[in-house]
Amino acid sequence: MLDIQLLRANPAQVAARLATRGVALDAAAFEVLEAERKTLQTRTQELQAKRNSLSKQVGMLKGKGEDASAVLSEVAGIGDELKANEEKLAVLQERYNAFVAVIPNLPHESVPVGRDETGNVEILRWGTPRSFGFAAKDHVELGERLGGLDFETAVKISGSRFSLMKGGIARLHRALAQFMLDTHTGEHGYTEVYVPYLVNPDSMFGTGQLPKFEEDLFRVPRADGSQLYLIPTAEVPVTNIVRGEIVDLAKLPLKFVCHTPCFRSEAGSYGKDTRGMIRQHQFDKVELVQIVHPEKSWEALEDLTGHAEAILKKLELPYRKVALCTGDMGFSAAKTYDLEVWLPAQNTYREISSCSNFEAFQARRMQARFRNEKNKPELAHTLNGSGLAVGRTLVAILENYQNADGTVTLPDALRPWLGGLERLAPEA
RNA sequence: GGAGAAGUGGCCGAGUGGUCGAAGGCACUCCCCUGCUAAGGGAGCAUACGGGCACAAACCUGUAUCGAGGGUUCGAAUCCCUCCUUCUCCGCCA
Repeated sequence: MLDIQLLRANPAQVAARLATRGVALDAAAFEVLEAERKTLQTRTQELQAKRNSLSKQVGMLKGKGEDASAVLSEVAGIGDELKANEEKLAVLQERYNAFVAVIPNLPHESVPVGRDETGNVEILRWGTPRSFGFAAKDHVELGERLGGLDFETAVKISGSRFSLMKGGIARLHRALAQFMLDTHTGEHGYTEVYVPYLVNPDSMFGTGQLPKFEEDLFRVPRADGSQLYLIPTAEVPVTNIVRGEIVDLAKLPLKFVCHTPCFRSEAGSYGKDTRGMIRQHQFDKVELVQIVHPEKSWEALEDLTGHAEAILKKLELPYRKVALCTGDMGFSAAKTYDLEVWLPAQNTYREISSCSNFEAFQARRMQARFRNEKNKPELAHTLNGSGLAVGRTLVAILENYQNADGTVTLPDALRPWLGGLERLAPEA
């Protein structure tokens, strides 16, 4: 959520910055709403103050055993107007909140301005895409030949956009997640957490998935009429660890790493990436989350992105780092770096990690605070990034490490997690 | 799933209709005192939002908040209803 003070003080300026994201803020409509709110709230509070002080008088008179009927009849006179005002204010407040809740974060000044992904700016490339002496196969073909990727059976069990892994590929998938977790806990100072995969609406609101993006989520209705949602990323449960909390200054930064499945309905992406494991309803991801002092969040974004890059480097997968432009960033982000891994079969770089600083946007929605140097509660800054998407990492390894005979040599860095497995080959 | 008990500020804890946003204690901050010692004295110390206010801080003032939501009342931490959570016992179960 944006700082409401900023929006009140400078609606035009906020609108201009949002316009760079392609979002039209109706500043005029907001100002009408704001004016209405101000009048109504002031009036309501006046009436409440009057009622409170008169009621206090009643108490004092009765305490002394005196007659309070004059005061009682005076207070009775404001009852109707007060009630009407309170009801109107509640309705207005709801409209007001709904208006503010769907406004995305303001882009940081360093974010390149652009309409869509074509406006993104490449920051660096690492590694050199390998040249194959043969026609490189894609992961679907490789996986099916190896007998470890079975999309047909997944379709039978669940439907399209699900996958089923077996044998060495399933083992590789598990090893990747373990390798990432162990690297981030052992080398980057993160604390491993295990979290619920179903979360309540408040948590989804806190990180910004609700109210605007419900159609991207899997919703689970319950018998009592309430609902839970399957997490689209570990960011949701992990960041919400600090929802409504006031953390001691000395505890910052909080750094969590978490491996979970992620569930996305992928509404509106029909026909996109339908082949293979690139875009699934369910995929595993190792997520990095940091809760930091506001003065440290930009430094933390660079660190966190570096932690995700370290995984790609250890796996020796060529990648590039891209700064997303204003028009391509997610709802809650102030700035985002995408890491894109080289996929030889597609002859292109594909997103494998997204690292963002949300500044106080999420913290304000979830009232995640810390006690600052003056001992006062202050909103923290939150960040997260994939470190990495496990399924896409698996795809990248299959494709980049494939041999002419269709076998796949596994990266050295993964050996300790593979129980002696060095190569994927078709089962006899 | 059944029976019972309970949810109050950073923490502990008092408060069963009226100057209660809430005693007291701990922790914390500042000041004083003390030649050392987890000693003593004083003051301050919840959050959100609004108004004063034209930007910020400070300050003053108001409103709301005692698990959440609704209700009764001139007035609710206190009474009523619904829900949530925790604890104890029973049942069931990875």
